[in-house]
Amino acid sequence: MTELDSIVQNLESRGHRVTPARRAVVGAVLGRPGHFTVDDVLREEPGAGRATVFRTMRLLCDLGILCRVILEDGSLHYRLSQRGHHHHLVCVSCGSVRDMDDCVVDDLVRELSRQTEYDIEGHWLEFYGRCRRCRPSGEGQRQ
Amino acid sequence: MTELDSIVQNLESRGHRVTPARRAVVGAVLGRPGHFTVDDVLREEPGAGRATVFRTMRLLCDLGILCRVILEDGSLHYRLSQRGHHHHLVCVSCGSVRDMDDCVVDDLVRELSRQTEYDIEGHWLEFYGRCRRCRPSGEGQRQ
DNA sequence: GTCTCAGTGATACCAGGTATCATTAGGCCA
DNA sequence: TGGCCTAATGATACCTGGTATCACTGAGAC
Repeated sequence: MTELDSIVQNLESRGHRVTPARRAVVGAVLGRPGHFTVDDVLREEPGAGRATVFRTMRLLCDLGILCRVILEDGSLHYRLSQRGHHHHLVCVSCGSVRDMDDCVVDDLVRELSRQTEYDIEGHWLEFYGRCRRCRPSGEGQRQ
Repeated sequence: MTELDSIVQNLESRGHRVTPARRAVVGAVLGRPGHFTVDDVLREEPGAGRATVFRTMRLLCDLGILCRVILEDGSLHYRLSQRGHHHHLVCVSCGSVRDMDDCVVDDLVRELSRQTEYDIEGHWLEFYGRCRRCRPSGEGQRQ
């Protein structure tokens, strides 16, 4: 089964209709290795309406098929998501995004919760840097 | 010396002029305990032009007098900043914001950098929860 | 006093996103 | 198969948050 088929099945199993527009958006999304904006998808599928692409992207986010990535400049991008809650490591040079498997801040949240007496319900975390291919060799870590 | 005077001095010492519009924006900002939007300031100072308020807020951010806070819904707010790099713990119920003194993710960044071979240059982190006053008593932590 | 230029504010504009609504079409049922 | 219901579509207007432009103003240096 192709990835497209599996997403289509996911949509159907949750009671959403599978239409040509949705297939087109999913196809465009699957053809992109890194992160992308709604406009990228719109350019690739000029036939689809703006509102439809926005709606479909939001739906795919809600279903956990896509996830949002906020870049260092604050701009909102999307990318295919394999898991539930996770964090991103974004290469500011080539734009590649790496998922981090575990929720790396769980321990931190527990400790903070104890210290501050806050009931911590959520967090937002992104890391920015340069991947192995893009980092200047021999240079140390800066953060 | 009042807080307003100290900010005014900060502006002057960095070669920026101190104008009535800037005094008004700083005054409006100082009168707000939590986080606020540009629109909040605009409502409080209807005499000041939109562009001027945006410019002044950006200037205050650049100078480290204000800092940006992204809330859970993705909306951009501002708040007074006492320090350089730090993170926020935002109460989703009453809107109060608590700074975290140290860069709590330093260890995490070092470990991630080692694991992933990324040269990590920056990160974005916010926590959301309920402060002691707002958390339902007796209820456990949900994250 | 005057001169310079940073700052102002009105305005137009832009980008990204949502709301509305008539129309289309997927898919269920008789 | 046809009819029907309603989710989805797409054109469009609109909203929100922010920037660019530009003529004008006034702070402050001399």
